[in-house]
Amino acid sequence: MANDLGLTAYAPPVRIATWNVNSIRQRLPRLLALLARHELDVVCLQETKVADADFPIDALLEVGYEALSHGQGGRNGVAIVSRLPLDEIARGMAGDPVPAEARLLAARAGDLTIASLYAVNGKEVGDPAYETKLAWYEALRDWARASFDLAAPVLLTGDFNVAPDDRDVYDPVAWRGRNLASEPERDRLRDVLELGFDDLGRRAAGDVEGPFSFWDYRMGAFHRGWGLRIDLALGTAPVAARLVSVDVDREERKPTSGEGKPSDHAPVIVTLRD
DNA sequence: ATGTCACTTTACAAGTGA
Repeated sequence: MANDLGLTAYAPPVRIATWNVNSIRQRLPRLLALLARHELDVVCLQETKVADADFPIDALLEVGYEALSHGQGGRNGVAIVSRLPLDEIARGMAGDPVPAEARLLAARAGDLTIASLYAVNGKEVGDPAYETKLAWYEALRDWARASFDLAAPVLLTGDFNVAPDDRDVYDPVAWRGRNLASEPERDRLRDVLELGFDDLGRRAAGDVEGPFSFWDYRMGAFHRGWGLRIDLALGTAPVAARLVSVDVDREERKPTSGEGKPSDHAPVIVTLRD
């Protein structure tokens, strides 16, 4: 989108991806290939598993992207990579029950406010970590309500570690009540949506199964189709109004489709009209 | 429910988390 001067600095981002990379160190070659393959404007990353000083900012700069990292050594960690200038808005959130864990980063890119988030996994229903997950979601709701003008273009994207409903699980009967699909966590996610967000992946797909974005490494889950849709993009009304498509790059989940091994998550790509 | 992967540690194997 060029203006009269032929400049593109104010063009809004139109191709935005979210990807749980399960270690940026292991996945950097695949990330670079992904940026080029889809001509992405912005990518939100989760489970980078590096401290900020070890984030590969130079390798990204070389291919025309700047990056913000909110990381910690070894675990968790989120980042935003963009070929538009980024203005940092938030690093972590008030009221986080696990403030030492790097799970949330928000920035402005063009006219869009974008958050990269990595929800608490919860381990299993009944585990103390599950209660932490519910509390984390309540903090997310309160933070989002306090932080954003929900009439403005805002996109919350990342690994939510919740499959919103039974269409988002390969075997709803087997998964009923289990962590990632249980009703209390679905209720907490719904509370976030009810602030004024739309689940763009569901809106784009309609009333069908999936499309899944995560397959466990074990048991040949990808090959067997044992997937979940837990990587989400939640947009306010101005974003939803610009929605063109939401696509899962399933090729990226295959061992053969790039350098090194795949993440257990596939990238989810949101395309907007400019 | 767990057939893998990535990380860490006082490191050449085992535990943790997902």
